[in-house]
Amino acid sequence: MAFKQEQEVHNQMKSTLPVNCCTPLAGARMSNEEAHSLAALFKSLSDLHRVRIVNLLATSSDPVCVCDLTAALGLGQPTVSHHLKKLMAGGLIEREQRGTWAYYSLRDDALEKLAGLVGTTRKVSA
Amino acid sequence: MAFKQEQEVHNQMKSTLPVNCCTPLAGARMSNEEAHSLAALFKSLSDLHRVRIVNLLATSSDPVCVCDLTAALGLGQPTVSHHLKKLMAGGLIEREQRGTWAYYSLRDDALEKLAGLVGTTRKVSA
DNA sequence: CTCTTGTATTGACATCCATCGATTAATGTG
DNA sequence: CACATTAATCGATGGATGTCAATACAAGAG
Repeated sequence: MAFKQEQEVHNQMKSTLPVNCCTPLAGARMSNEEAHSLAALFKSLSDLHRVRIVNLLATSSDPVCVCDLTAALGLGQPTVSHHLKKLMAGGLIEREQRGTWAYYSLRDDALEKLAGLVGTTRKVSA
Repeated sequence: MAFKQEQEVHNQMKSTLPVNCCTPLAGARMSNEEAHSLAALFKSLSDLHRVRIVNLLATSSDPVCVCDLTAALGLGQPTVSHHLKKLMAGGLIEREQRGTWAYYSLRDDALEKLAGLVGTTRKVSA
């Protein structure tokens, strides 16, 4: 299903996700709203365990279920769900239900977009 | 002066700055320490005003003094100093003293390194 | 339907953080 | 030296955040 990504974010329109927020950091002057969204995106990665989750998902070929994450991170299950929710809100990961289990994976365009929000213009200083 | 960058960070060794922390997010599995440093780097950009500061410095050809930043951001002077300290700790900006004034500028390699910590593949959009 | 298992949500709590006022330090000037 | 100006630090405070225990929800199995 090609359009599934559009619906994976449920409540939130794809265009309002922080990962799709604005012009690059080094590009034109940003508005307050753009800066706020970009800050929210960075905030979703501002936690040790969330970075580890993204790294785990990025280096894993298949989606990973919550139970595996709790074991890998050494955290309680509610805490892991909390972090996953933050990453979902940032638009970085997606969720897939398989029976009783919930499998998470990195959105394939997430890291590209994130990198694009930072670097791009390659302003080689003055 | 070519070696000035090495000393601009005073107390902190260049290699310990979050911006020089680790392998890319999508690369190999990260250690706890690497993830911690990378999270600290993102945390330094997880605030609306700090994103605006970086954007201001990135789009400005010359260093900017604190007094200009307080005016641009609409924040008190102690608060701006607080944010600048966080960005310094992340290794993203550098400080230069000119008389009574303190001028800040983006480290020329900061955004490149930041993008490198995220993307790897360097795919220029789809 | 009942029971079990996995996940999400709620509530509480301790800690962290952004902000400002007041003060101190640094740099010049007369 | 005293004085003025700019920036950094200190202390306090209100709000945000990560964590877990307890609970509620979801999806099968019997």
